[in-house]
Amino acid sequence: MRPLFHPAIEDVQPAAILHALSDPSRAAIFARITREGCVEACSAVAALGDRVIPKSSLSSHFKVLREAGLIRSERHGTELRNHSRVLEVEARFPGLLTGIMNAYARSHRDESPSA
Amino acid sequence: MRPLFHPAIEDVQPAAILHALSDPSRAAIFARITREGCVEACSAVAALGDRVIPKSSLSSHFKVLREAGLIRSERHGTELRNHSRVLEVEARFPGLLTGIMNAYARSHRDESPSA
DNA sequence: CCCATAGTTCGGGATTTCGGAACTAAGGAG
DNA sequence: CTCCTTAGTTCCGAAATCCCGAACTATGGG
Repeated sequence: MRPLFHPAIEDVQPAAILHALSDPSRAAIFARITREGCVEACSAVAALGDRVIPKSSLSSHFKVLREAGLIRSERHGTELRNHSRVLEVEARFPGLLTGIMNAYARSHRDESPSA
Repeated sequence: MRPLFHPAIEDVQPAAILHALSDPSRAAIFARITREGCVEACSAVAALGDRVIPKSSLSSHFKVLREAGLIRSERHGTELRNHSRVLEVEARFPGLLTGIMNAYARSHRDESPSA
């Protein structure tokens, strides 16, 4: 099993971050990891909202987030633990992630008018 | 010739913006339109940095930017004039575009160490 | 009318994404 | 150890996207 590649923070590219977060599922996963500090991968996230995401897709979503530099994954036994790199990324690109996550939060608010 | 569709600002989606700007060429085009206030399309932008972008590709880049709500295009005779919708978008999603454009600016700075 | 310029559309090859099925790794239970 | 179960990964073919040359359309002269 491969050793899980993580880019150094100075190699993180805005284009890769935007691409990773341009997918709503990935953005939701990242939001959750960031909010909860640490989240086990696939099974724990399988039901994000309504959509059931097959685990092969989840696996590649995590890979995209990881290789974009947004999360850090460690293997613990059979499962993955994912941590958000939000602080590192914010330090390098101030305002980027907050702007993006706020935008998603706003648009979710808009389309579900608080019940 | 189709009448150029522009989404209303309240229909603009973060995912579409991120997707549009996750392409470095489009991000550069958008940066330029925003910086210069108004830019004629394809031919005027054909040589962005080094890469020569064929005009069919440019045409679709402009379309992506337009449909994401980032620019507004008007036909004037045979050419297009493009205006940035940065203010509208910033009003709806505060910090989103500034975060993104700063991030690209920073990463460009990093990889070309000021000569 | 004819030509030139500015963009768009079309077509199809290249690349990326999606997701089911088969596979591998780690942790028990017996 | 063997068998099972759980957690993720890999593989691979179908579907969706992207890319860009070539052909086309629209506008403005001369």
